[in-house]
Amino acid sequence: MPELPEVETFARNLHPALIGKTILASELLWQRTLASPSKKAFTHRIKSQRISAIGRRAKYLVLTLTDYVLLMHLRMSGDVLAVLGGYQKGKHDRLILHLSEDTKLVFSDPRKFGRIWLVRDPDEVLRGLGPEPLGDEFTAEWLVENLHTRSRQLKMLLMDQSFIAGLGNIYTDEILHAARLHPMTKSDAISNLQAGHLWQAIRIVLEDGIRRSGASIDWVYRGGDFQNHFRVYGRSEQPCPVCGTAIRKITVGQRGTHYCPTCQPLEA
DNA sequence: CACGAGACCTGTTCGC
DNA sequence: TGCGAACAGGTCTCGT
Repeated sequence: MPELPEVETFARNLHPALIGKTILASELLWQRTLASPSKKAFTHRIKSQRISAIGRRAKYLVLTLTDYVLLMHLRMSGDVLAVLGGYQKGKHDRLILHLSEDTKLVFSDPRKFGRIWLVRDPDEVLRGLGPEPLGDEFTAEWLVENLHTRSRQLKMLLMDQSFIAGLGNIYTDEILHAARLHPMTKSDAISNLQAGHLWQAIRIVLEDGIRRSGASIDWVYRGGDFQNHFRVYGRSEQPCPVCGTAIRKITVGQRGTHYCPTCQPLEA
């Protein structure tokens, strides 16, 4: 479910309810949700840890504790909520952390794809991720150079977390439409000018997503408004807002892919 | 190296 | 109305 803007929204929203609180106990309700360490070590280590910061790296939520870092990846259907006061367990709750001041941090995940790590060094998990698309490291020059070091379909490359970290299926489709590039364009076939447009589109679309608190679709994520501003995602057969051509849906890298055949032609 | 298929999972929606 | 198929925001691993 969540891509960079949704996870960023989670981090911002959870901040006030969690900062400074202490973890008193943990309840792991689905074993596989805990990627590392063992349940026994996790239960022992997390106890008495104080939450000093909450942030985001790529699609990971990063909670800095006294001696450890707690990483959460929501994958397709994960949800995290901070509850003050009484709490009625939900059907899909996978991990509940009982905090001080009668607060609970609940990780809920219907599809059970989400994962949680408790580590000394977050790099154990985050190593291998590409640059943050909204960070200083990610420049237009960097993008131009690196697009040309391989020959991949643009959509697949943008979704490769080791290339750029944080883009998923929705934002990639929106970005490629904004950049007027066909999703199957080979990365080494695009011009410097096109790469510049792509760089701008990445920044603009992600910032727009964050400003609108992410996109809410189906029953999973709620609270965002970006779904009302999609230009191509989920709009197959509907008119392109730029030129009126019917949006087409194809499969690229086994993912549903939406694009405008007029605005995003595949150049030979 | 690049890409497709299959796994991991459950819930919702679509088509007959 | 009912029921199976298809599909869903992600990532990993294996085979070609």
